[in-house]
Amino acid sequence: MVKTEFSPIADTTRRAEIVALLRRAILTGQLEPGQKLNELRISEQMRVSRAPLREAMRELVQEGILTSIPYAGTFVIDVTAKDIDDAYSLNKVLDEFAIERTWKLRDQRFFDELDRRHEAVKQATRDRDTTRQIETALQLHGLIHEWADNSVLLETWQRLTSRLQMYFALHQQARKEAVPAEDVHETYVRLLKGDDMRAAQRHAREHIDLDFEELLAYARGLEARTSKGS
Amino acid sequence: MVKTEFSPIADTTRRAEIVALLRRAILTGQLEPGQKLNELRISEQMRVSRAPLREAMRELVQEGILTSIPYAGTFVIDVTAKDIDDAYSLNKVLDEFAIERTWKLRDQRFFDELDRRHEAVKQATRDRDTTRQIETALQLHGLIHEWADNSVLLETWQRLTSRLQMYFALHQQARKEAVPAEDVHETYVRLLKGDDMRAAQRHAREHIDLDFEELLAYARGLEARTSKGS
DNA sequence: GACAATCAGATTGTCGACAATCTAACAAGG
DNA sequence: CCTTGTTAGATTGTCGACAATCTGATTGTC
Repeated sequence: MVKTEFSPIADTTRRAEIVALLRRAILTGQLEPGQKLNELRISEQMRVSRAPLREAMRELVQEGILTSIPYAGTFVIDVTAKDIDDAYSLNKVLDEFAIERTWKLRDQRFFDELDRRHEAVKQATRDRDTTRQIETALQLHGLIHEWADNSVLLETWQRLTSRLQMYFALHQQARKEAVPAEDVHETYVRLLKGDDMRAAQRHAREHIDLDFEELLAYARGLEARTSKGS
Repeated sequence: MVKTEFSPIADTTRRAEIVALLRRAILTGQLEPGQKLNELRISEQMRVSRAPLREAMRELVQEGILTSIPYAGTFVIDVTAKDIDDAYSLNKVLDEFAIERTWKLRDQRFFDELDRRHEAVKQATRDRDTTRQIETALQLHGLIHEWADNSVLLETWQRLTSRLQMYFALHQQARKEAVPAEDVHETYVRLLKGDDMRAAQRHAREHIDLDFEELLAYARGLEARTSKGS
């Protein structure tokens, strides 16, 4: 018997497509934090009735990137410096856990996939495609969570990822240009291939620190501005 | 001026009430794992149309206690031994993190609340109310996550809690009687009040180990039985 | 008897319309 | 001027009906 692999069939419901569309719009910063989603307007734009749209919104609310107030509306979540800090500190813990769980499960397929994703980041960097750069970098970091063979960890990571992607997208969007030219993931990948687990864990913490410091500074700046305006 | 505190107003939408009803039914084991939820039947029983019911179901799917297959139906999640093990090992990491974050924030209000929740567990134990015993025990353990002042951690813990509660309820339901008579949380509470953070973290890991070992054995038994039946 | 095509029933997905609620503007009264 | 009551418009929440899809039984064919 021939052994073939099939990829999952395409999403068949409108709801699923709407979820994908909305999520993309939010994570790329197309929809701004705090912005209200008008059901009638969106449903008309998408040529869809409000029922599947509302169901899609419920999903994204539970996913943590929308928030809903009964009879008032559904809004894109606000991004505070504290949110970023919270997500960041939890992320450190999860990364450490993921590396520990993944460590013994590493094999050639893991290393190949690691290289593949690393290459994707470098490609996006060469293309000066900031949105894709964020996306691929998060996918690179997600590999240890996918490989850790812990469904709950993976779910948690994916929830965190949504927000991180949103935060980074906003940041990039704000400072326009300025794409990091050099390869900041080189050491990370090398350590994951090596023999020193502790070193890999330590680097994950410190490396991520750098990315977030900048992000936090940006968010704090945003808040100072808005509180001044109110 | 008199300073009064008001609690948030009651949920006003049917959807929210449906979510609460369904969640309770699932977490108490009233709805069994794998069971299909028939929309028409449930909506008639609740005297509600399918729209808010479906929205409620979408929320619970994202919450991780229901799973949906397009055009096939929505089902209560299956509980495998691996799921429990995954949740358990992540829970250890989160507990450790929560204790670390909470440690410096402990004050008299924290200790009071700790005692209050501890007392609630003891009361439920005296009443031989197993369902409530599970609920209160999880609330006791949840305090460190609420106090840690990290919204993402709290969310993650709450998602985990849903499943844990379901698992424990199934377990309790299976073995009927046999409520632990002695107070297994005494040491936990004492250590959280003490000065040795490491000791508290260590105990959280080991103490939870005990609870889970039994649960895992039960789940493995279940799986052996079902695989034999197929 | 084995297998594919067809069909009926049940269930989920989607739609358009109506009901409940909120918001903001305006009027009335102190 | 400030507060309170009213009202119109817009928006969200809910409903009942229809369309799309799945499942299992039935039929026909080899």
